Amino acid sequence: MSSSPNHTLHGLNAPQREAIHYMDGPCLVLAGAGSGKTRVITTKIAQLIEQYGYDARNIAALTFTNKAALEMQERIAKLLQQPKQAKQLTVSTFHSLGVKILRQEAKELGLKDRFSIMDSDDCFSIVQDLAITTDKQLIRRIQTAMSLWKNGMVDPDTALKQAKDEDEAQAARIYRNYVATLSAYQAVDFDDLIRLPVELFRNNEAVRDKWQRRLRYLLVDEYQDTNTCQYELVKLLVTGVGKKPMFTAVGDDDQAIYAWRGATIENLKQLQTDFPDLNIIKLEQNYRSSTRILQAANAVIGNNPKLFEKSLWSEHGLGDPIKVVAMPDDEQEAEQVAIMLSAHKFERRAKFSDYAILYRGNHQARVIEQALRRERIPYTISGGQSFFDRAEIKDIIAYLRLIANQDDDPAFIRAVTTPKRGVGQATLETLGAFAGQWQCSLFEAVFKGGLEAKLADRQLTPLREFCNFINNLEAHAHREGHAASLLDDMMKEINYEGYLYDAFDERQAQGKWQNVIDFTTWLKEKGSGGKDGSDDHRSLLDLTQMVALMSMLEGKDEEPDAVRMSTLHAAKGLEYPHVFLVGVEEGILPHKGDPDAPVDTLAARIEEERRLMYVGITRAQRSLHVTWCKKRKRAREHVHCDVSRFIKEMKLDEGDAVPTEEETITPQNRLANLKALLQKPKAA
DNA sequence: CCAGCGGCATTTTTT
DNA sequence: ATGCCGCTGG
Repeated sequence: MSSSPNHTLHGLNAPQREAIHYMDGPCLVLAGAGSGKTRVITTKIAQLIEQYGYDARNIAALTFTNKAALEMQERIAKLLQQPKQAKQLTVSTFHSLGVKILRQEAKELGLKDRFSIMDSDDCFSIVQDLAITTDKQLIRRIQTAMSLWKNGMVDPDTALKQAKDEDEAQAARIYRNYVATLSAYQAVDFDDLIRLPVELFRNNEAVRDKWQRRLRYLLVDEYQDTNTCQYELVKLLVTGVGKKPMFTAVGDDDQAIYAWRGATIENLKQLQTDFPDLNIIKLEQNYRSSTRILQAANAVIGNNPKLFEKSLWSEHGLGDPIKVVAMPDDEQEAEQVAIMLSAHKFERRAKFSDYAILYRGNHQARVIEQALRRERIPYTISGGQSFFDRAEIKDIIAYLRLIANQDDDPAFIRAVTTPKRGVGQATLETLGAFAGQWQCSLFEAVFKGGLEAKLADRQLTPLREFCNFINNLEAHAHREGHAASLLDDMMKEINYEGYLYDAFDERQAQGKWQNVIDFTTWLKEKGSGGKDGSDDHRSLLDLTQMVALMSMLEGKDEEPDAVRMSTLHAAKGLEYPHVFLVGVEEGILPHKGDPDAPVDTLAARIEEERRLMYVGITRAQRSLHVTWCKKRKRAREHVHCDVSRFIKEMKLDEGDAVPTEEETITPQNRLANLKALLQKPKAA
């Protein structure tokens, strides 16, 4: 390997090299599963800096998750001769970039730069108030509808006009109020983080120009997952008069599995229309899986109408036969999988961490977990609730949000009621009505004249005390150098620990308090490590806004040798030597959709399910086991299940064993079967 | 009327 | 396991 700057190009195939070196304009890289797409993006960025003379500050790479962004940045740093340059890059999620833009351009949008970011729980409460209902399902539906409208850049008026029935019209009216409410709170939701920059860039040439000069080369990862709004942002960032659009989008239409949250593969077609000189490069060589696995994957996805002809191939051998096993029911499936996995691991001298068990829905994890425990197989479940979504963490964040933005009513309500300080539902309702009358925030209303007439001293006093307390904290944050002392003061003052031990049992309280300590420690680290200590207020705000975008980012202290359990959605982008794909039945995969869901078409839904199957198959490097159940415990009854159409679509041949029911393992014949499994000669 | 308990269903997920 | 709805008893 040479030590020239080009050593990073070593071992790339021809289309990969082309994708990296193509600098004449817009470029779309159709990267099949396992074809080295991340390598292309990271290498291209390194090349932009080292070969093409780009300043790292002028390059942006957009991803969908913090994890992906972080990983990408780390990989780029390793490729660069001066790894420090990687820090200058904008490698972030769409949403983080949105925050950055909004923060800097808030004034242009009539937003204070200390705006709050509402999470979906806050938004839920807002909708709950606006819709005057307690029907959680209805609220969810309205929330989803509003999110899809925002992501599709449909404004409330248009939504109302297009409403097909009274329910939709109702949702559209709530949507209108919701937008107004957020604006009153000086708050934005996650969707706004993309939508507002788009609106700004559309309406303000100068600002748009500024950002175009700032971000001169754009790379977009997982392009097939972009929604209308995100694509619009990309377009606005790269399209300028007399300027060549410079970007590389990387994606795979066969792995588009997020249509249900607004992503649209229309964006892939649209790219060709909007950029007629788009250079399309296909990466079809797969470096991940055996040929047999790829054949099955290709066969399945071949049933979908294709946007771009694409066929994966591999230099790896044929590999192990794919095993499809029918199970009597879901409990036995779980047990069989556990046993098969054990045997397989023993036989291959593999590690537990070489295995993944993938399923369609989270609830399927339950039985499997139990079986793995019985078999003493260590496992980790991917996903799970995020650290930042825990109630105790949100409580603390509410205080920080309120200190930063006193108009943030949801934060006010949460903070003022947790811990309890004599402000209850009735007081808040009166205060809310009063604030509504004066068109001001709850916080402001507390000090407005006339409130005395509405509230008894007994109610008013704790409110005023609370607000004074927040004001003191704010002054403190302004005065002091760091967020650290503020946090300590605050925690002591509100006696959060005492509250926890009061409201929960010993064990729970202990865990929660530890979480709070971890969180504040983490916050302090981040806070003191900040760049400009000039305005501390800022840095506190920085932290709260950053935290709002955090989900599962964290020093996962994993790496114990454990089997990975994951939904198919969460497994995208990952790979495992050995994969068990379970519950492959009609109704599960493909999943039977809601009968009264907003139906696009049945075909479209099946196609997305098929892509999900494709994603599942292509996670496997060396071996793939697919199981399905003849019966499944549904509520109280065992209901009959049919094998998934996708299994037939894999077009498996003789080499792929399909044991009958008699061959399945019961506790009684387990030992014999274990031996049989171990002795079964393996192909190749 | 509200609280507490018991029975029942349960897509996918990020920011 | 969890959360949600509905029913019952105080």
